[in-house]
Amino acid sequence: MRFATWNVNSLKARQERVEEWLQYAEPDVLCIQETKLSDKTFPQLSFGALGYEAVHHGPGQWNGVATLSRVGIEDVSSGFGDSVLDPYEGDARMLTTTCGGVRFVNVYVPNGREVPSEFYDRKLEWFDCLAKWVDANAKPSDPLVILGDFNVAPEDRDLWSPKAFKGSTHVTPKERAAIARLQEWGMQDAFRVVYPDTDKLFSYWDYRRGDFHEHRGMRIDLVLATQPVIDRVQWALVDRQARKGKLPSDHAPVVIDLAD
DNA sequence: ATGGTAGCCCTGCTA
Repeated sequence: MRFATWNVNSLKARQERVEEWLQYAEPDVLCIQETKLSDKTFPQLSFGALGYEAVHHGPGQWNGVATLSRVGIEDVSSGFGDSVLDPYEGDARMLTTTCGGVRFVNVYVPNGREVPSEFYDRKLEWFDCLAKWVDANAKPSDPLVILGDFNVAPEDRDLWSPKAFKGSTHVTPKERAAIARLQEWGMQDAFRVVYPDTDKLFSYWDYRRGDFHEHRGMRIDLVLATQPVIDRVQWALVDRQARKGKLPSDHAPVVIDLAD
């Protein structure tokens, strides 16, 4: 089974490239973030024509998440549930599905904007809700994957320049502790299972200053998986090709291959 | 040197 996560920065602007990518990368499951679409304008039929079932959760204009699968989509839910007050209430940042026997939690973690700020505080609260949701809804022995745009670089080696990010979001100890908390619960960074010692493998590059071509990026698109999934990991890659050419997203897809 | 770009639907906001 091949699955992937990709922040497309507007599915409307990226539809052609996403369809092209599906055809050459052939993922069984694709988790998309930042569709910037409403459920009504989500192009269900276009993906159906390519052999993918799809579910979408989004208000339009901002954020929005979608999961595409050609190995079935079951047990669909969005957000943390009715009993939880979402710190980013109104946004669509989490979509949970079961595809091909694996539970996928597709997340678009809030950006946080600035440290300190009210948005940063609510980003940390959002992470707290996620950790509590995972604990209440899954066990470390379940085949579970939490993947998406985490808007956190787990370590300094996931940054082109730690100095350049001093004092900004994505790198603070509190954000990194939120990732560590999920790892302590029983999840591992699947990308690091394949690349334990390789630094500067980025998944995001700012559009500005020619950052992509100057290799100034960050690894903020993550795949966290429980042991039953980790045991099946065969290969992982960032498809940098998808960040090149005409009208790219500022993120590249992160792809994981599992043994069947 | 507090910059720069892209996408929203708008002339500023979000990333």
